[in-house]
Amino acid sequence: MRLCTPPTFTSEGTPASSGSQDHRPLPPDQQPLSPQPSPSFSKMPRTDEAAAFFHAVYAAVQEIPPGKVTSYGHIAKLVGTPQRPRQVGVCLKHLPTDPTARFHHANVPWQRVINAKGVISPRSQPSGSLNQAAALEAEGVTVMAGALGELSVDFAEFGWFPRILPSEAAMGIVPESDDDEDGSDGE
DNA sequence: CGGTAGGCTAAAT
DNA sequence: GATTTAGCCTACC
Repeated sequence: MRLCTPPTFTSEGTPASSGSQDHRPLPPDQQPLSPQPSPSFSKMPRTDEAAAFFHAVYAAVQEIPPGKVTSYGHIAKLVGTPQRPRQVGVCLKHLPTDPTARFHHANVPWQRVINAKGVISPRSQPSGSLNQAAALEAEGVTVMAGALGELSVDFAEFGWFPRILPSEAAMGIVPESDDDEDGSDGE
């Protein structure tokens, strides 16, 4: 099994955070000249750097195909900060509901992000996770309910764990293939 | 302005 | 395998 190699590819050459963390995949021509908050964000995070992180996370989440799910940790890796899966959760938690914002609840498929165990994080209230499960079911994702009320998704079937973001792949970024993901064993 | 909790994870017991 | 420990950084009290 494991044709799509779930969260187990630690052999990544990501420099991680060495002292100052600013390895955003943002091209130099897209970096704002001044630390002025974009009008798209009604409420900006504390620092400009955090804003970039939020942006990267939201953009990455938007690339998750419908009917697929991934983990917080994987999103963290995709945006270049594999050590901060928790912050990914923070980003989604603070995802604006305001439709005028660049990223909001309706255009960012937050429901497609669950934890590494394949379980929808109950976070603080179960209603939220139930809502998330419903949203996933609506996309065709099968959500299994455990005896303890834990809602899990089969990563083998619905998992989405690309090595890099599709948008970056389209840019021609090919980070060497050290693993063969033919998945001939099926499941 | 300092301390704690939080939509997490991987590694070590 | 089930717990515990250790990183991480932001939001909130």
